Amino acid sequence: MNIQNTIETAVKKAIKTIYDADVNAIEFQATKKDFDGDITVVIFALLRTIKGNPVEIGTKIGEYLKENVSEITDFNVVKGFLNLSIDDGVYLNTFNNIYTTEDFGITPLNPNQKEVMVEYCSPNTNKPLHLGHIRNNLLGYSVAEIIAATGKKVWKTQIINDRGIHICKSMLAWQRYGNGETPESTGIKGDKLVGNYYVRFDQEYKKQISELITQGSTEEDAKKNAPFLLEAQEMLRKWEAGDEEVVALWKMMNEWVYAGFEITHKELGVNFDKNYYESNTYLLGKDVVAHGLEKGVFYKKEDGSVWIDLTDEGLDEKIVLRSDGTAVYMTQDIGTAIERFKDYNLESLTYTVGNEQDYHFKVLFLILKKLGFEWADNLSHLSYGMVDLPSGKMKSREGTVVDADDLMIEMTNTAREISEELGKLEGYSNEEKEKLYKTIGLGALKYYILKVDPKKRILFDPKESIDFNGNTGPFIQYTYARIQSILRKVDFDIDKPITDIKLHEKEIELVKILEQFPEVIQNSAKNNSPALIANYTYDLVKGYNSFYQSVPILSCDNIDKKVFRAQLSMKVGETIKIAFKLLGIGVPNRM
RNA sequence: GGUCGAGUAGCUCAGCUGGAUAGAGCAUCUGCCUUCUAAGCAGACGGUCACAGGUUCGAAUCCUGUCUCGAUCACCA
Repeated sequence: MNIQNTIETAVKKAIKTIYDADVNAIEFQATKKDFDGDITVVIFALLRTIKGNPVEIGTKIGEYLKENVSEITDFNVVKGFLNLSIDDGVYLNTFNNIYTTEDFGITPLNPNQKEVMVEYCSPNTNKPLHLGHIRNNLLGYSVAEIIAATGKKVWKTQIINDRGIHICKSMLAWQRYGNGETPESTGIKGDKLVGNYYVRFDQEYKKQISELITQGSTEEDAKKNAPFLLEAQEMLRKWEAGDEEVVALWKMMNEWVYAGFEITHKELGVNFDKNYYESNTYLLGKDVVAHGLEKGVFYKKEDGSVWIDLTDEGLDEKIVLRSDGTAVYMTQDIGTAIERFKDYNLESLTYTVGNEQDYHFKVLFLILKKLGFEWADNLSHLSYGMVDLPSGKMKSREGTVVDADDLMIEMTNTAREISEELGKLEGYSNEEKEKLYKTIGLGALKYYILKVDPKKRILFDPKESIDFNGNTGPFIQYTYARIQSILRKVDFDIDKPITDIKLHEKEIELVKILEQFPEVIQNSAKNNSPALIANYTYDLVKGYNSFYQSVPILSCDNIDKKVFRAQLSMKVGETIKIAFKLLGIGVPNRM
């Protein structure tokens, strides 16, 4: 039984004894720093059941608690707040529990639990990954890890958008201007090479448009009738018809892209358990639509297109099948969702997709619900804001994107420069150093992105984002490294339980923060927000650094205090490590 | 125009189901390396929580309206 429950019971008893009244719940909060005490009972909240002066009520309850609860050593009342001081022994107890529980806060995998799927990344195969994908990948991966930490089996998945007009554009440009170039022959990463031809397509396409306009076309017509686009559309038709030559080209170029993505994902430290390919799923969902049409969920217009009317829900009408009978995006997503619940024993499914698709997912979930799938209530859209640059939006066709690979290299280089300047790495081999620079550089990038609420847009300034001070990944990593340094020097029995010392306020502070970790993980999973864990970790590190500067650890004369402080350090280190693992960030033993 | 999201210090961001004097970092200034890693710590400066009403003992937080920014409302994906 934790201390808060003990107090809650006692407060209820006090109220019963003094006022002969029953209260459902007692409201607690941590005592603000400027006041004496550890935990605060909000007396204002009781005024609904007990009439009277809050200060008087607080004092009476306080006196009762001091008298009857051994853990409460003192109290004071400020306005409607009853501040209680708690005996150090309680904190030592709490800490000993935390200390002896391995991986506290992490629920072990429960085999009886249903499974969860998290989709993220979901790239197009016509261009390399960029900064926006980085946010997506980091969020999706981290949320998957966090959910797994609550005891659920998680399947990480992505749907690869490997077909459609966009990839045909790259194919066409390569066919025309490529001269048989391959990643091997050029040394260019596969996704980059294909991306280059996508850009090339656009250049030629634009040229043709302006030519048509000078010949008297309207801009609209020119865009529709530019020969290059018509050719791309023709290529798509051939692909859908299974034309051997086109399919072979498509396969070859997609393989290049996959190999490139693989490298980027590996560098970024994310992975997938299962890939879905749009080329396999784009026909799914049509039969479901037919079925829904019979059930009256959908209706058919005169031209043969199929729609759903969501005006009752405050939304619009939405098309689910074209008049020529082909699938739209929505059709595929309906089919794919159903497929996934067939493939796995899923409890829920989370889509990590940018907030420009909020409406789409709202409609998708609603349709699935109307179709009668009970799991539709467990679908969620992990929606996140766009990543903008100081110069504005990223436009791949205009070359203003921040490339994922380049950015990671840049971050690593900055980490190298700063580390070399500080020169603390004697005895490290070059290989070890390079690995460390990557850990720090990527730690900075990942933390920078994950610490902000997913809903919010991020303004990414490449220059200013590479910061290693303050609320940053490297700052937390640095604290971890310092803790490891202390632990290397421990030459006493660190497992000895300490039960009877006077605690420093910074130590109490730390125990209080540590205690919250399991709850933070749960909240983080519930809200699909790694930011909660990131900011918690920062608070923990702030608390630790403050403690670290306030009291001697290894050089402390009192052996019990020394042991306790080493234990605290160790647990803080473990907590950082676990928290960062959930964020997909590594921690170095030295830096 | 409808819908959704955001608006907190000069900048970047925290602030859980309403609680005390709204918190960090960066930037600017002041101290602290002869104890364990100074990528650190302690402190100063900096706020009309977009605006206006409402709900109540009490509002950055809940409700209503307004403003600004973003997204979205395609037989695109």
